[in-house]
Amino acid sequence: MNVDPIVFAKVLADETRQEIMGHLCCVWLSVGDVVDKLGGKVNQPTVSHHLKKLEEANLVLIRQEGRQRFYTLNQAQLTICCGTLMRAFAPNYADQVIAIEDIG
Amino acid sequence: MNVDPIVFAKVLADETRQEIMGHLCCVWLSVGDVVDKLGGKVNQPTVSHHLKKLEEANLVLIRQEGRQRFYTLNQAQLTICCGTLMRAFAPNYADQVIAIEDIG
DNA sequence: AAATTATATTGATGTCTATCAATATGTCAA
DNA sequence: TTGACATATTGATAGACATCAATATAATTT
Repeated sequence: MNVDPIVFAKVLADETRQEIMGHLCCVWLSVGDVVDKLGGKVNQPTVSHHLKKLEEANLVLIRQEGRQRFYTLNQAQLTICCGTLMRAFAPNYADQVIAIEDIG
Repeated sequence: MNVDPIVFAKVLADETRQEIMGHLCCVWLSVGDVVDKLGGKVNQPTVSHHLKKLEEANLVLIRQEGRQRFYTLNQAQLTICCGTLMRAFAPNYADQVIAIEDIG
């Protein structure tokens, strides 16, 4: 899938989006759930916008259920992207890290 | 040092800056050297601007020599930041990665 | 000291994007 | 089919930031 470090970094480079990612870590949430978790910080269209960005970067898994869409973090993809960054910008240390993309 | 994932991601989220990081990986270069490596893509003040951003994120090591300043990528810091991302957003995989901050 | 070289800073400008209000689309219930 | 609910899309706006030209600072040389 997509492992472009620029795309990856741009998606990460927003506070609200990282907050959403935190809430989606190890958990499936609907869009409305995410809106609630953010407690009025932003409203629904903004959350949808961020989820779309995450989807385009393949950083979320999606499951449709009735009229709701459930999202969770795609940890495997995130691991791959971090591995790409490591090999590009920290090759002296990357060798000492388990070949991450071989795990998932 | 600074391991704020937002700061880290924002610094990475620029194409020119990642290009500069690539040139500074495993190599010490002066500001003028970096300008040359970019082959006219941007000019010197812009390079200085990017290097300052990298410095603020502790992502470069700096050595002054005469009137030149030499920069190289801080691979240890980059490794730590990737580790922080992994623990925050891919905890299911982070355990399978060597405790990175214990290396350097 | 004056000139030259290397890098940093400042101010202006254009582009990108996060955000919102409003609306559209899609799905289920009655 | 109509209404209600969940999410997505659109258009507008404001703030952030990459870039440049011009200038300042700092270090070396003559």
